Amino acid sequence: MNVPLTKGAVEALCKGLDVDKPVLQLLNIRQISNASSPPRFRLMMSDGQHSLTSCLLATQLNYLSEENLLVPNCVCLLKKTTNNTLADGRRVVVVMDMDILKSAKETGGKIGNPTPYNTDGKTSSPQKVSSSTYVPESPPSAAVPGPSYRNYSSPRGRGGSFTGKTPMKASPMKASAIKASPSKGLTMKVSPMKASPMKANSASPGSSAKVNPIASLNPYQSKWTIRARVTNKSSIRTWSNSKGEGKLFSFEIVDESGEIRITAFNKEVDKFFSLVEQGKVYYISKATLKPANKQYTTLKNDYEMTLHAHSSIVPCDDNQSIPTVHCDFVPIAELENRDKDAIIDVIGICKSAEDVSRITTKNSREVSKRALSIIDETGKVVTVTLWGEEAENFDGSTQPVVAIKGARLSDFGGRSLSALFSSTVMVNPDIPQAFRLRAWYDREGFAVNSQSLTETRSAGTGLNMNWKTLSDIKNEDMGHGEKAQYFSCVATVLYIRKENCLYQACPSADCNKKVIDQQNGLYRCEKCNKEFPNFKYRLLLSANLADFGDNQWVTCFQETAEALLGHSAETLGHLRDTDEAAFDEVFQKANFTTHIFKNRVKLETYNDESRVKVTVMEVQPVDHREYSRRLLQNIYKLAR
DNA sequence: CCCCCCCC
Repeated sequence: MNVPLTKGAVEALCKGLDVDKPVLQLLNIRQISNASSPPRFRLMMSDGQHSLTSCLLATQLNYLSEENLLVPNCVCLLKKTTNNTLADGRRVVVVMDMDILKSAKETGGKIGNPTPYNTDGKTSSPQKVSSSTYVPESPPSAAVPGPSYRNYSSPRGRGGSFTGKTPMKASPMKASAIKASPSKGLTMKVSPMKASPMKANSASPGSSAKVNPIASLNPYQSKWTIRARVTNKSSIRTWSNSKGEGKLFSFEIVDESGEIRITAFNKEVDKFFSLVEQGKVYYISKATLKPANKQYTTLKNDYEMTLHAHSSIVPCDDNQSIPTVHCDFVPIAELENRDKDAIIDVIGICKSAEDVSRITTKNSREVSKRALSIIDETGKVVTVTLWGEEAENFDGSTQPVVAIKGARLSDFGGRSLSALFSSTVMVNPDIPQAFRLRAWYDREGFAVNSQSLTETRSAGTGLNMNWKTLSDIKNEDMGHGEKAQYFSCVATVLYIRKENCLYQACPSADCNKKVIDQQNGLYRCEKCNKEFPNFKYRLLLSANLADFGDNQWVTCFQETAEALLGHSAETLGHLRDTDEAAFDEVFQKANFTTHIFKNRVKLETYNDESRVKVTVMEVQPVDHREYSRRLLQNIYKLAR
């Protein structure tokens, strides 16, 4: 089948008009001779009547030529083009996106007898531009969909963080707060608005200068202005090496077409550092483009920008169409299936956070670090490490939502994450995913029996559990060594001793010593050497636990006893004194319940008599799946 | 013109 070329398209393109997806034939393609990478390809396109020589292929399409798909005589659908003005005033059409409709072989040769179109606008027989296949400048938004953003899957920021620029929220968002102000999360744009493409002549400060897409920029043209949002701004850094010394900062910007990194040195640092703000939109022009060193960046751009003395950065108020930071959050459970060193975006609730600490790197540099445990709706937890100022300033006390764009996946401890210099760490960001997570966590997530992908020495859950059956305690002579041993088991409560389970303890905050009732309304603590008018109840339970192979007496102190009985020591003390039947019922109800017990086992000698003492350190609920897993493990163990 | 991405 013959594909008709879009007559008149070359003239329209030369006049700088928007043409909606013209079909053109490639007559010639050649590489512009230059030493630097990546190569640029110049195209000669034909609409069958005229040929267009001032046409460049955007570098992201270079593969079409390199893979020998884009060869003379093939017929192309130009899905997106942009007009640029070169330094000498010539206009150039840059092909941003295209499909090859017919191969050169299928086409068989040149279609028609096109003549070169005069770029000064004069032509011997001007074509009436009447085809319905192009639309004039400033089309209705719906007619021309905005530039695709589909490849913008994991852009990476640099250095700075939202936490440093916008004040951290003092308290986590609550589900009720979301209901109270639904617009807050819902109006947030995390992905670009597709219905509002950049207008060719949209307002720019004091001129009718055209706004160019970032993806169209290259080192061979200098007259351009871009309009873009700052997505990541670094702090000022100094360097000193054999080549000299100085200071710099860099930032990343994004528009609908793509992203690029901009670096300012020395005088430009003084000039622009405070002007450039995270999240804001600017018109930027007159900066130097140079090939990006791919070794140091994963930004999707072959070039990067350096500011110089004549560079211009002007704030832009009308920023509705400029995309904000876009994240592709990977569910935490999914991290198990991702490759080591993958750069991913993640969001979770900070369940807990280490204190900040100072470490010395291999290169003997000192740096602060802080590890966080984050959890998401998958119920999985992963450890993520923050560095430097980010580690120092982080406050996990309110269990905030933490979103990290561009974290690196490591296989340490199984799976863990690390923030990079290029990561963006956001605390309680105003995005729908954060509101959803907050609501989930406050409603149910806080209570889920979570499993961590990161195995650590101290973690109480997950992979590092030293699972044992109760018979192992005797069979393996557990606790006989110098140090206490720790193990976890799934067991069922057979019996809890009611007698002497409660005692009257010293009311001082840090003292749990049993007090002596002076029978005069006062209670004496020997340890504090003080008398008090009151006491607090403490629990000290003896319980008999059983699994399929053995049973074992264990001791539960306050917290674990409260977890096992489901009531506070205070409540139980009151019940015992006022309602013995209710008190008994608490113990009845606890019987034959099954839990995960994390225990300490140690041989203890008392009155010349040695016996193994098991103390319960943690009581956790057990779900059916976990129970079955344990059961299976134990069956395998018996079979060995 | 920088380019450090770290530690257990």
